[in-house]
Amino acid sequence: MGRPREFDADDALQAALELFWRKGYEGTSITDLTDGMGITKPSLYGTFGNKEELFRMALQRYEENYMAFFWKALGQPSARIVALDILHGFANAQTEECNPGGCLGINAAMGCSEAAEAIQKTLIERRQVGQKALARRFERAVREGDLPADCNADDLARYLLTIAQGTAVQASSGAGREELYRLIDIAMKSFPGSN
Amino acid sequence: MGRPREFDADDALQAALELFWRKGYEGTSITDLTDGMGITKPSLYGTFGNKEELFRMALQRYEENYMAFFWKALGQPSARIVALDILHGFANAQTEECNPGGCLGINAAMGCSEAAEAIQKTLIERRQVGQKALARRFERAVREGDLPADCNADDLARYLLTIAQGTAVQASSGAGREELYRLIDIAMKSFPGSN
DNA sequence: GACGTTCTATACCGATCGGTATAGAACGGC
DNA sequence: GCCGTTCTATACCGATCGGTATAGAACGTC
Repeated sequence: MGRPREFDADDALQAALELFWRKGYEGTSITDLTDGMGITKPSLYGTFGNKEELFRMALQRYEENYMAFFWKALGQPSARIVALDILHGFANAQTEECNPGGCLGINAAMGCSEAAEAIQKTLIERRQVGQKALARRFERAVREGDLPADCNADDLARYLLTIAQGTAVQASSGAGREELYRLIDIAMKSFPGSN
Repeated sequence: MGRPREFDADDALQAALELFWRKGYEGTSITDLTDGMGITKPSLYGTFGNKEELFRMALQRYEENYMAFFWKALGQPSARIVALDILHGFANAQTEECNPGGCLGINAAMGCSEAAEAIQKTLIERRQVGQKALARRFERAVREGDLPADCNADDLARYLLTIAQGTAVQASSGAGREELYRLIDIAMKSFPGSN
C-alpha cells in the first residue's frame, strides 16, 4: 500500500541523534538534519512530524541505547558498585570514539532561546528523574545497612550526578576516558565507607 | 565633538552579559540584545562591533566581575582553603538571586552550530586556563608539603573543576545554594588529608 | 549659524530559519 | 491498466537571522 520509503527510518533517526548530540537542539538546522540523515524535508516531516518531535524521538533513542547502563546499575547489589557503574557508564558514553563528545542531554539546550524552552525543560526533568531514582536506590541501601544510617541519600545522589554532569563538560572540552576514570577514582573517595 | 550617546555603554554591556548568560550565545538574538540593552541596532554595532565582539566583551566582564574569586582563591595559604573557596565561589555565582542560573561559560555554547564554533573554542580554552592555573597551585602545595607527595595536581585540579562544572548544570536545573553547599561538603571528603 | 562629527531611527539587505504546497514517481489491490 | 495511497523532489512560504545604508538629530567649534 503506497510507495515504500527509500530510507531506513532507524538509520535516519540515529543520524539525527548524532547531530543533535554534537551541535545541540537549536544549533542543528533542518538542513543539517536532512543532509546528515540523507533525506529530503518532506520525508523528514512526513516521518518524524517536526523538529521538536524528531528531537524527542532521538532523545528516547539516546536514553535507550546510551543511558541503559544507568538503570542497569541501579540493580547492582551494593551502593558502591551502583555508584561506580554509573560514573564509569557516563564516562564511557561521553568518550566513546564513535560518538560525539559529551552528553546529548547537556549539549542540547543548556542555554537557549524561548523557542527551545520546552526542550530545555524536558531535559531538566529527565535529569531529575534519574537523580530521584538514584536517591531511592541509596535510601534502600541505607535501610539495608549497606550505607551508614546518617547518610543523606538525596545529597549523595546529587553528588554523583553532579560528577557525571561535570564529566560531560570535560568530555565536550576534549578530556579522554583515562582522565575521567582517574577523576572518578578521586570522586569515589567521598563515597561513604571508603576509608 | 559629535552627538553624545544616549545610553551608558557599561549598563548596556551588563544587560548583554545577563542575556548571554541566560540564553547562550546563539540563543540570544540581536533583537533580544537591542531590546534588553535598550538601544538600537546601529548603536549596538557602532559601540560593540558585532555580536561576536559583544559576546567577547561580555565574557571579559563576566570573568572580571563574577569569576574574580577564582584568582583570589589561588592566593589562599593552604590547598584545602583554595579548593573550598573555589567551589563555594562557583556555587555562589551560579545561584546568586539577581543572576541568571548557572555559568555563562557553560550555558553559552555547549552544543552549537558551525557559526559559533569560534566562541565555543574560546570558552573551552578559558576553562583550561583556569584548570591549569589551579593545577600549578596544587603543584606548589605538593612541593611545600601542603599536599601529600603522591598527589597528582593535574588530576586534583580536574576533579575540583569538574565539580564546579557539574554544579553549573545543577544550578541551571534549579538547584539552590544550600544544596550545592552540601554537595561541596561531600566532594571535599575526597580532598587529600580529609581523613 | 553654518560645519564636521557622532550619535540615533528607520528602513532595508541577502541568507537562513522551520515548515509546507504541489506535482510526480513507485508501489499493492482489483 | 487504472486507482488509491504513500513516498520523494522541487519550489516556495512568512519570519527571523546577523548586519548595514541612509537620513536626520544633537552636540562642540569657529
